[in-house]
Amino acid sequence: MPELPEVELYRRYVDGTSLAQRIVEVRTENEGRMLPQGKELIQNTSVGKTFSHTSRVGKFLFLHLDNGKILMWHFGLTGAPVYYRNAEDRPRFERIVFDFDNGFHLAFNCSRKFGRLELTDDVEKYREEKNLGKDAMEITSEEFTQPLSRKKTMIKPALLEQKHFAGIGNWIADEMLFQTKIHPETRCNDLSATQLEQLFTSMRSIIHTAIDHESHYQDFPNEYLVINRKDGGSCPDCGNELIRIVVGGRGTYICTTCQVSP
DNA sequence: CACACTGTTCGCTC
DNA sequence: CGAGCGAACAGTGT
Repeated sequence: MPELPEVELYRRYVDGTSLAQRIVEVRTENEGRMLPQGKELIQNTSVGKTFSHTSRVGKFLFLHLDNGKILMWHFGLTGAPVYYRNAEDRPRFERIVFDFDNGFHLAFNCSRKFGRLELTDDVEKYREEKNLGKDAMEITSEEFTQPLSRKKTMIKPALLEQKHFAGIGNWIADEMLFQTKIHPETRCNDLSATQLEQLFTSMRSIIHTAIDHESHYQDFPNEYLVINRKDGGSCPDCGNELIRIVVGGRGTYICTTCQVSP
């Protein structure tokens, strides 16, 4: 689920629910590899502290503790934060839980356990360690087009790399390529400067749209691929059938008429 | 039972 | 050594 817009919505959710409450306990259950640094470190650092604010780079969410330490949450494919009070509201796949002194809980819900929670003390340092680019909504058109223009790989997997700019995932990449009528297997260095500019513009517009609609895809504009791409769906532009192919190992929806194979 | 899944990382090859 | 690529991770949903 979570790409840049979803994680931004998660950030706002945590911001609106979980700041300035004393953490009294951190519990885990079936957390698998979600805490690669070990749970004791997270517990020892968090208990007795509060979350003071949040920040985000791409799909990485940072919860800042009031002692300067930072908890990085990455949601993988199926993660989400859930704030609740009563046991009956406990999410089904709660793996890591922060108990607050007011009786509420902030859970890291994650069915597939691809999510990660790590301790760091500096966002910029973390970005460098993880070879993570700047946030896709913070970059200039030049910072977007320049690294792409030299690559020889197919454009779709290039958009999914997080090192040049961070936050694009599978559905946004498909949507960008559909809206600019570029086939996902086109080599980056075969794209014109105009096409790269169009990709940048559509990326910003798609992310804005997703956040404005709280990532509720059904509410997106009718001309979006994401609301038409069900089996046997038809292209909102030309009416021909949309098909699913695999590009770079990822399921990919295209209109074979609008997005001409290179 | 078969297959798909909106993410990342590892290991292999060139 | 870096880029490219496929598999692996682990589980739910259809």
